[in-house]
Amino acid sequence: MAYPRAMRDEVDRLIEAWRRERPDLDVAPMEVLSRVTRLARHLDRARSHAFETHGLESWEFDVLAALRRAGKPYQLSPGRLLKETLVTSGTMTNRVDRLTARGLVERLPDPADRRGVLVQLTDAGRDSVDAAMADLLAHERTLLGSISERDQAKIARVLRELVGPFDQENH
Amino acid sequence: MAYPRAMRDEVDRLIEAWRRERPDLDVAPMEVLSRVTRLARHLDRARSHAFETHGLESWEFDVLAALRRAGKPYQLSPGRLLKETLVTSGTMTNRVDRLTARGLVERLPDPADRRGVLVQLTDAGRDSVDAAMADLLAHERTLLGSISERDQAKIARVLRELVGPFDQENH
DNA sequence: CCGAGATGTCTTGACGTCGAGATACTTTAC
DNA sequence: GTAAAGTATCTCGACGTCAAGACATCTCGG
Repeated sequence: MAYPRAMRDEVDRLIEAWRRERPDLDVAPMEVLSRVTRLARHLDRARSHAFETHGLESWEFDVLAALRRAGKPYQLSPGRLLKETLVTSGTMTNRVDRLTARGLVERLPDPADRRGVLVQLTDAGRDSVDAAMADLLAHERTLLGSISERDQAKIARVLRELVGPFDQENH
Repeated sequence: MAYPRAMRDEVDRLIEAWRRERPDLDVAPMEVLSRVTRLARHLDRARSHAFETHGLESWEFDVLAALRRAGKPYQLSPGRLLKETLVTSGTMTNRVDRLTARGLVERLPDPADRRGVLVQLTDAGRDSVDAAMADLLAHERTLLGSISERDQAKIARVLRELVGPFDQENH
């Protein structure tokens, strides 16, 4: 488990510190899970940076991307949107307000339910999210450049297995 | 790449939607990176849940754990703490205030620098973080139960390679 | 049909974080 | 030795999120 200095990362240092302080604990899980957490944090920042070029915040992309994925006519209810983006209803109201003010989405009455609303992507919103998505994927491809396709497939498979129990428990 | 229904996860659905809507894009990076992001979100929630038992919030654990890892006498400056926990100085002031109010840490003047302060773990703080850490690791071990040690080591190695560039860039 | 409970959205107030600036002290260069 | 630049911490106002609850509308059993 010894790596040359240049190959050690923050998590190696973290684990080493815990082993020194709590030699009684088995800290092996951190080798995988702390790295997942840490990588996710870095990816978040990289994402924000990629979106900056397109004048989008991460949260804006999240909402626009959900609408874009839905396909024509790019409409979803706020309720559906908050399931997709994992935020609460108050937050979604606020987000839709601001996206509307920016002209990226519009609110339409739901013809089938008078309580309901449909949030629809505008042309500008679609253009924004399409450009940002292409850019994001390009960045991500670069990041993964050093990992063989075989390894990527393997990692994906193991991660799927790890996520499985979670995805199932909420429904 | 076809999996039985029960084996598909949210990311498979996500990717499928993008492929349908943007067949021109190569969405392969999402197989790994979206799963990392998603798993991290789940881990965060699981962490919060594990800490609840010990009356700790995630942010509290983060600060206490940094002090615990430092080893006796469990002291770090606010400046060092904010590097460890990746928050801003205003946030750290606020956190230390609240941890002090709860009796988990105390603020001492730094004898070597009169601008400085040392944040020190109290006995209660140490007990809390030790118990929470043991519990966290137990949960994480369960989570990883279905993954062979060999695979865990492989994943850890690849993740280290992915995190590498990020850890280096800030310093 | 009618009323009770479910559902969809928005409102409101509290809270944690950020970021810029203020203050006090230390270090460096001359 | 002193002035200028650097460093450590805290203060303060703005902002996004959450959680609880208000309100309108829908659904379904009787």
